[in-house]
Amino acid sequence: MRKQQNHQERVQHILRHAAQVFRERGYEGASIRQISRSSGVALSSLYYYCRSKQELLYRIEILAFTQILDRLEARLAAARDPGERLRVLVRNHLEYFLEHPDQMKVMAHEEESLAGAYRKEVAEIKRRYYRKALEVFEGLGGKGGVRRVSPRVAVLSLFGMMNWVYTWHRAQIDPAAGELAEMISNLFLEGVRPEAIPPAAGGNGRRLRRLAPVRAGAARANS
Amino acid sequence: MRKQQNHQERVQHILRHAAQVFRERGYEGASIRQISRSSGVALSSLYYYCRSKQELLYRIEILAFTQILDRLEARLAAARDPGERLRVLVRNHLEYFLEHPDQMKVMAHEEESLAGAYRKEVAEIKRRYYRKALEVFEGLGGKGGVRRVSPRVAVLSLFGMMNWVYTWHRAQIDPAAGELAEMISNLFLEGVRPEAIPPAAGGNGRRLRRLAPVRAGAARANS
DNA sequence: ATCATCTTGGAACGAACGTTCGATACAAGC
DNA sequence: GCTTGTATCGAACGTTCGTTCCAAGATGAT
Repeated sequence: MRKQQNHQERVQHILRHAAQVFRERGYEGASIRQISRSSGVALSSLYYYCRSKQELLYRIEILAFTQILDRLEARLAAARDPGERLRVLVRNHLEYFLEHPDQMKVMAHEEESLAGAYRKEVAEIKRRYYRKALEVFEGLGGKGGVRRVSPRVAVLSLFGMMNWVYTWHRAQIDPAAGELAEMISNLFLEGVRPEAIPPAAGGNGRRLRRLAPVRAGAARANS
Repeated sequence: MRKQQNHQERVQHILRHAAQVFRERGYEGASIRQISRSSGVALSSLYYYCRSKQELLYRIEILAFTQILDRLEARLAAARDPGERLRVLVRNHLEYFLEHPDQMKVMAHEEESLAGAYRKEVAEIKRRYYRKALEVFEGLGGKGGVRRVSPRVAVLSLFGMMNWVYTWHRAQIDPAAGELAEMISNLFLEGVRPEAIPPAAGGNGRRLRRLAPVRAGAARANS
């Protein structure tokens, strides 16, 4: 049917502009009238396509999370190596985020703006995404916590790094998605300390610093 | 003067409750009337102490950033070792955040809710904080970029990990500030890979994985 | 007792909000 | 040519918003 296709396209058009307005003013700060003006769709017509302002936000979030999850699973299916799988996760997340900056901010910023059933459903798909990430993380190695960091904290910190990007990324001066994903993956996997790459052998790469044990934990240092 | 002290106390009382309401409903979603109800201060009295809703948010943010920065500088003055200085930064941030969850969310979440001069001033103190962190980071080692991650991306990712905490931290199940700070510091410094701790010298710590060059950048891999 | 400083409840302001309504316009099916 | 269903619109509804004003107490210093 032609009708149905047009309908879908119209909805997408509205959702895109709604996401833009939500990004600019926040969900509560945005008004349906601004969305109407931005999209060129009359105020009352918006309610022909959408039950409420809440539903607009809900559909934006569900759509975005569905797309990001689908793409992730397709890409993960082709990656075996645990480290590569982690990199795939990060790259997938950042690519989607930088391609869809409006949706990105909405996903990361408007967690609590939904209520009731809408909120529950979005929380559920977010949870699925989180579990997928946990799975990828646990493929990395040491059962139960890698290196003194609990899996939960590690994965949520990784999401922190990725989701925070929307607050600072400027296309003109910052790396694009691919390079940024490499940086953040490296940071997450190897940390920031230059000494961690062993300089061939026994070399004192000047300024050799002790690692300040601080907490024994599951260290198993130089076994 | 007794009066002046009372005045200050009253303002603090109002700001605390305002921060709480802002956390619960967001700046735009919160109303002055709710702040009045929550604080027990009459609607009209709020305007005796504060020029506008914007000023409430402004004072909350300035106060919080000032406190966090003051505490940081005091603690940094006593720390020499670069790694320890980084740990101090993280611990200071997370301690303040978990002690003041309301202000924490406001600081991290309401970046764009201010306008004009208020916004500029808050942006400036945030920038000071960022520069301090950059300074601490650059004390860590290799001049200009540690390990394939630009200083800017590294520091902003660290802030990402720390600032994201407000979205997931549950006091009952998650580590308290000190332990959490240790985890995130370790993650940032050494990463998550168990192999990253160099096994003495030239060792092939089984499962030695290539690092997937992908992009030359400033790699200087095992030179 | 007097005065200035706080503090209140209540009423009001214009503006903006999310949402609804009823009326059109137009295409396809009979 | 009339009906039916989809799409679109301007106008309006009732509510809440941030903010202001005011008259009347309360409080503490002189």
